[in-house]
This record gives sequence, C-alpha cells and structure tokens, in this order.
Amino acid sequence: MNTTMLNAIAEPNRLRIVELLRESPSPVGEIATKLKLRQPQVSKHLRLLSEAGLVRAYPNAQQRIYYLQAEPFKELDRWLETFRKVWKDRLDNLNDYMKELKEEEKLNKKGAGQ
Amino acid sequence: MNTTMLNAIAEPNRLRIVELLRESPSPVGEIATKLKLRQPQVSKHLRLLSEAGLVRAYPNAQQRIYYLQAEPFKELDRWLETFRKVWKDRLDNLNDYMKELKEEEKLNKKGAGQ
DNA sequence: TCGTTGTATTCATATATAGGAATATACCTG
DNA sequence: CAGGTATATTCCTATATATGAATACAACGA
Repeated sequence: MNTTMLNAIAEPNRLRIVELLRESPSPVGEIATKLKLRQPQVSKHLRLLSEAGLVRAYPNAQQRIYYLQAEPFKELDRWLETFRKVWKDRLDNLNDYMKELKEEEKLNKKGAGQ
Repeated sequence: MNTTMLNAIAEPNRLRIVELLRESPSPVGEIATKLKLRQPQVSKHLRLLSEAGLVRAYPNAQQRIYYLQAEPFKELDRWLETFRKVWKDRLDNLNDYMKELKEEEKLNKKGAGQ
C-alpha cells in the first residue's frame, strides 16, 4: 500500500474535499465556499491530491473542475482485502490467546495465594 | 471517516508495523528486529497506533505482545463502501462530462477557424 | 485592450512529528 | 536484592507541511 495516497487523505481538510468530490465534480471556488476554506489553500490541497493521483481536473473556461479518480481507492480496497482475508482466523487465534492469558492469570493468583 | 486512523497508517514505518501485525501478534523487540528499526522508535509508533485504536497489547512476562484491532479497519472499509456505491454512476457521469468537453473543444476549434 | 473572475504559486511562519541518544520503568531469574 | 532483559519515556533537533498574505497567471466579456 502506498503511503502517499494515505497521507493525502489523512489531512482533515483534504478528506473533506475528497468527500465533497465524492458527491460531484466541483470547481475550486465552489469547494472553497462549501468548506469555508480560502481559495489558495484549496488549490494547494488539490495539488497534493492531484500528485497523489486521487483527483484530476478538466478546464471549463477559467474554472477547473476537479473530479475523483477511482484507482487509488480501489488500491486501498485491495489492501483492506488482505486484512479481511486474515481477519476471521486471527480473531479465533486471538480468542485462544486471551483464554490462555486468563488461565495464566488464574494460575498466578493461585500461586500467589499459596 | 477518522483522520486519526488514517494518519496512523500514513507513516511508512507504522504501515509496515501494521502489515507485520497482520501476519501475527508480535512483541516490540521482534518488530524492531524484523523491520530493522530501533526499539524506542517502535515503541513510539506503537503508542500512536494504540492511541488511534489500531492495536492493543497484552503482557507476557516483560514482553508486550501487540495485536491488531479489527474495528478501525472495518470503519475504513465502510467509508470505502460509500465510494464504491457512487462509483459506477460517477464514471458514467464523467463520461458524459468528457463527451461534452470534447464537443465544446470541437466547436471552439471551428469558431477559431472562422 | 482593460477589467473581472477563477485559479495557482510564492514566501514566510508556526506547528507537528520522526528519529537519535540517554534514561526510566517493569518484570523476570538466581 | 542484584543483574539482566524488554519496553516506555524524555529531551533534543531536523524536517515537513498547513496556513495566511500577497501576487502571478489564465481566460473570459465588454
């Protein structure tokens, strides 16, 4: 998994931008207005998101309409998949661990009490 | 979606730690050895991961065995789900946008040629 | 061409944090 | 209790970056 992508969405305002673009493509000014951010900051965040491959833009007169790219999200999804696969077994193992742990605690208390 | 969780895995070494713990629970020293990191750094990263709710530890003598928590990953999965839902429609819309754009370009070129 | 609108960039500053070194803390064994 | 092992914390420094302010750049309309 790519930390560039994760880093891009780990910043609160960028996450909000992404969630806004999830609803519909938007020009920079509209993003700034809706999220109550200043335009230069939005442009900078979009630059980072763009470099991370999360968004693209197409020009419409002076505007630049930004929209999401699917691929990075799919990559994140594939990464999560590797966790889902292991998850069930792991939880079982964990329960075993915890049971063992509890048994040990009981034994220790018994031992201490002697 | 929670940026604390994202921030936690956005750091390369922490991501490696998470991926290592995905294989099996491990004590700090083992993580340090396998990832060729210094022990204090690993402890610090684990602290952050712990505060973000991604890991927990149970004691085993002097060791602390760290293991992953499922919930934050499930939350991330649910967040991604909101994208998957929109994805298909969005791609169609995008195609429409792009078609419109291309049409506009053609018209502009025609106009410029006059 | 000029003014306007929309966006990007540059520069400076403040803040956050990753890493190194040293040390503290906790627990085990003899 | 002493020594050893495993982990956590503290202090310091360097680096990254989010923000604000000012400005540059680009494209439109009159």
